[in-house]
Amino acid sequence: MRNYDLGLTLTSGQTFRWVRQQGAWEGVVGPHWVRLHVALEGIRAETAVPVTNWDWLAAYLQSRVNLEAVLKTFPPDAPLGAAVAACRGLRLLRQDPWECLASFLLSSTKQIVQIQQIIAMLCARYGSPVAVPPGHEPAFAFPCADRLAGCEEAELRACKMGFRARYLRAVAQKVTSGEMDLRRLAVLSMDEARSRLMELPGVGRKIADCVLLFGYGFQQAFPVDVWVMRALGRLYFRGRRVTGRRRERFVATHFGPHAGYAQQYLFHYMRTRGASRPRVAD
DNA sequence: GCCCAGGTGAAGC
DNA sequence: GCTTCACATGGG
Repeated sequence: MRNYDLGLTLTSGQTFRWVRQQGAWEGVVGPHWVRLHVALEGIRAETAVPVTNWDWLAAYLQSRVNLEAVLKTFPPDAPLGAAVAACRGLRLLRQDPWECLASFLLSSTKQIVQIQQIIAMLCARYGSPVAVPPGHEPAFAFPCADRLAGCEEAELRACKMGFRARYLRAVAQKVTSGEMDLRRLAVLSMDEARSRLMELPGVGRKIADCVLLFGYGFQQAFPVDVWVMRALGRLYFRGRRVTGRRRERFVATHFGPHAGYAQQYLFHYMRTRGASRPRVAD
């Protein structure tokens, strides 16, 4: 697969469970432990148990997406061009909606490293073990909603998630009870699906947009966190903050049909480039 | 000690 | 609509 930077994609803050081990990437996708190697001909995958149908992995990695075609839809502006040049081969994944929702519930005002730690602890304590190669350390699936719904808030807090524990527990209970049907969101319009997600406690616009983009593949979802806020302000609005209707209109019209991809490029560009530079006024 | 992190909800204008 | 604050926890 050309034009796929696996390491960049797996560490770009859309997923939190991949670990680099001896030049490869190890993680769990659904019920499968996977080790991914970057090879000349593309990405090579190993599992612990034999697999005949690899569709689930291709779907997760979005490896059949024609990235060049996506990039061609971007507006030809300088900031986005610089971001694309700096992040060649950055892709969007398609993740399980429940794992995505739960993960981003835990993401608020946390650094990516800390989100990774919280989720690792949560999976080790409450996820079902999955098959791993002989002698390999144990690996776990992401805990299902039922399991987390049955946890006490204090048990979740013990995973270092702080005030987010109450939200995670409440959302897990709504998913378990069927009050929130995550599968049904896939057939709604993006705006309807977002409204439903935002009814959940602890889920605002930003987290909802992450789930719409990373979990459901709504290409126009455009999560705005502190970094993307900075990118928009500094790169497109002459250093001024943009909020509300104005921002909404801009991101909905300026970045085209794959605005979500543009967002991911700006996010990563800002997070890596911006940090090494003295901070200017937001 | 300080400020910040892939935010949200409540309260106050 | 907007601003401010609390909410846990850890990194720099």
